[in-house]
Amino acid sequence: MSERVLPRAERRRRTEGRILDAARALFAEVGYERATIRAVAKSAEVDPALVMQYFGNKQELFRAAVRATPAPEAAATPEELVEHLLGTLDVKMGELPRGSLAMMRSMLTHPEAGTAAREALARQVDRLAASIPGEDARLRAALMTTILLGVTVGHQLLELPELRDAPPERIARLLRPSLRALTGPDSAG
Amino acid sequence: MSERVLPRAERRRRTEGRILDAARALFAEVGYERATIRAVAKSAEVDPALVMQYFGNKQELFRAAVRATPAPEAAATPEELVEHLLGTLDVKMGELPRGSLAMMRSMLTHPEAGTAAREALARQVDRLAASIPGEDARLRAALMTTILLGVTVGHQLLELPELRDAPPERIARLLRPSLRALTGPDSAG
DNA sequence: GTCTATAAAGAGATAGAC
DNA sequence: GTCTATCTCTTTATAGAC
Repeated sequence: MSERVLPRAERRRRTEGRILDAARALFAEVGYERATIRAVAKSAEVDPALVMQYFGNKQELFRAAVRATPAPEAAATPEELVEHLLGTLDVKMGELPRGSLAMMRSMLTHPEAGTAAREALARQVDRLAASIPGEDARLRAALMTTILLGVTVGHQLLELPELRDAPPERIARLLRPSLRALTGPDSAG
Repeated sequence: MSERVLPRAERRRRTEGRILDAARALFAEVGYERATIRAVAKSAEVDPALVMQYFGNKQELFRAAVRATPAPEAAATPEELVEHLLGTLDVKMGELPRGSLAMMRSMLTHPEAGTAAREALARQVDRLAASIPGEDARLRAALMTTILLGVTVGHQLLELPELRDAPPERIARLLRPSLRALTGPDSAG
């Protein structure tokens, strides 16, 4: 019960945290298939069997690593909406929520990651569509969502040099009119 | 030498074609890692060893399956450029070149597919930038490219319902202003 | 030339020692 | 509770029979 010795539960919690951090980083870097339990354990400096002990299997480890979707926020006007999206992008340009990159890396090849990605995108489409007027609000919202998806994929996952080297504010400034064009029902000319 | 018997070379060519078609379909569906030689062979109705005999290894089979990048075309004015891109999208909406989907499915998780994707996107950025005036032409071109990438990924690979259910012309009509906004140096307001 | 049989390697998962 | 050792499965790739 000495103060200098961590309680068992606390010690375990920290070890779990190290494993999850390592898992997130590796899943984000190489995707679900190529990330091995052994490599995660090595990176977290624990025994591979401990990872299994804590999480049961690889699938559960992945699930735990990509958990915690950021809470959606509402926006009143289309203008606010666009600024909110560009702010999200700004965040994305720097350090995206750590689990999100892990999920995105595997979304095209791992069934569960694909489902999670579709659900997350659907939530964003719902949210956007609620703030956009017009009959085709959902389609517009889906296009805004996929535009941001494409920019994020190109920047964070494919690391296209033009996007990597540009300041986030400059990207946001260039992208603003493209998103604005999708917020109004009559902006398609 | 009878007319009714195919020459050996022709017979082999057709078998190779069946294998490549099966490989393209499977790679496009589940990605490089989950696509097995055995499954490709079964789908093409040949022996797995024959696939190895013809292509050497899995990597070479993938390379052969995703080969044949469509020839780039030039565009004179920014307006023509946007229409050309939307036309490409139209094609993408229907039946994308068969190898392209296979490459895109694995571009985030398979190193060689990632390299191929980066090269293909870089070519498109080069081509677009050459038709856009202004100092930040390359960044604008990269954003136009990633916008189309995002829409294609969302539609073809993630199969978002809003995009799947919308007529291609409607998508093109909504997307046009967003792309137009990126063609001019002063359109960012 | 085509296929059977198998080698070789890697990974997830488990049992049991300490 | 933690780790050693191993099992089992899957897959690529090869060697050699027919």
